[in-house]
Amino acid sequence: MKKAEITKSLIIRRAAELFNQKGYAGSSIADIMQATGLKKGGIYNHFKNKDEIALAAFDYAVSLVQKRTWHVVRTEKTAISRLQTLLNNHLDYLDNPPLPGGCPIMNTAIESDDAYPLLRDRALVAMQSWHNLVARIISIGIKKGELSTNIDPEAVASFLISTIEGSIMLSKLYQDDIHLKRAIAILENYVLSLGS
Amino acid sequence: MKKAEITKSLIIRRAAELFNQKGYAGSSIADIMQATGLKKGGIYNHFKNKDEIALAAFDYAVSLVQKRTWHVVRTEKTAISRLQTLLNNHLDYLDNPPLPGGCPIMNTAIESDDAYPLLRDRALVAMQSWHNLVARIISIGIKKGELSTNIDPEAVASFLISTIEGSIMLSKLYQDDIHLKRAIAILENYVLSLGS
DNA sequence: CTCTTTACAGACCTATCGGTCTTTTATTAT
DNA sequence: ATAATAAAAGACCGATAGGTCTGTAAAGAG
Repeated sequence: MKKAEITKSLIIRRAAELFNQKGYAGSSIADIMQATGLKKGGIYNHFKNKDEIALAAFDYAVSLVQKRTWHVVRTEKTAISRLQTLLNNHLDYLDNPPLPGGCPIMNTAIESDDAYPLLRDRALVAMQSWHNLVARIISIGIKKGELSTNIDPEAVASFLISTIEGSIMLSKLYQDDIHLKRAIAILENYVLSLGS
Repeated sequence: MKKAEITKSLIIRRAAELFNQKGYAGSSIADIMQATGLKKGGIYNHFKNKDEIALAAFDYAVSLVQKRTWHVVRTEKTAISRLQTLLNNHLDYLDNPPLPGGCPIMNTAIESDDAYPLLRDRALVAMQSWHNLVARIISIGIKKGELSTNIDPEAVASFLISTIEGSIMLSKLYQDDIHLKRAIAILENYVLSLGS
């Protein structure tokens, strides 16, 4: 790995943490300089502007959360155990987050949706990818006869993701993971009720 | 109503819209000047700094959403109908929002929780108020024998609010209210299942 | 109607913003 | 080891940030 790549990836990692906690508009180049120990020349040698840093940082943040999610799903074989593992996976989000500051997809969605179209598009793609994963788990479960035939995979995926994201937000706001735990507990019962 | 009050309330209303769409860090005094038609002197005659505008705007935004919520709850008499009306109330959130830009409590929670302690505190108080309302509806329902005795009002409140907020975020991101509709539909069945 | 008070305009200030460019330092291939 | 190359420093730039202050115009009280 050449020097340039090492430095660039350092900038991306530090910027991702900054942006995920203080937002894009709330983080300045000076903040990134401080977080990386680099000066302006060192930053702009790798990125042509702040937007480019923001996009790279978001993609990196998404890759972190997706890595966890996909790993967790691959290790399980039935639809219900996959969904359960997916839920349990999110219980770590507060003690052991992939990135400080909560879910980057939600954070970026909230900040960008009325103001930064490029970021919004990326957040949308990331969310669709997650949504598709959940819906596919359910579809396969139905085909295999593990899940009831009268459930709508898309609807259940929307529901599960909404509750997970909402409860992460609540727990971050309260600084108390009880909200996440409660919501996940109820979702676990719900997932069990999907069995055929 | 004196001139000063009229102008101040105009600033608050316009600022609330701006902040709810572009965020606090993403909105400048120049934006507020443009949105109100006032110049700097006109703004700073009523507020001593941007933070004060932000807090007043947030309080106003919360009052808008609370007004709806409380009204809706007062008109219903049983726990289940209250919860159902509360859910249905949120279906309007996209077509007919109290404020453009989604739920101000969630937006502010996401933006402020790692960076703006004053705003975070207000968002927390607003969220607690909502949470208490839902939990109280459920507690009263249990006491009256309308709801099953083995449900935890706090947990159900966390769950309902998480799902509502998460699905508002999803529908805003997708610019498609289907996610909100799906989540609310599932929550309605869930609420019915709470009956004793 | 007049006079006092209040609201607002707009010039001005400093700090910081994102971004550029030249110079110096470090890395890498030969 | 040296020459060519790439990376980083840091001075510099115009624009914009939040905020102040004084002059002027409008509003409200008598």
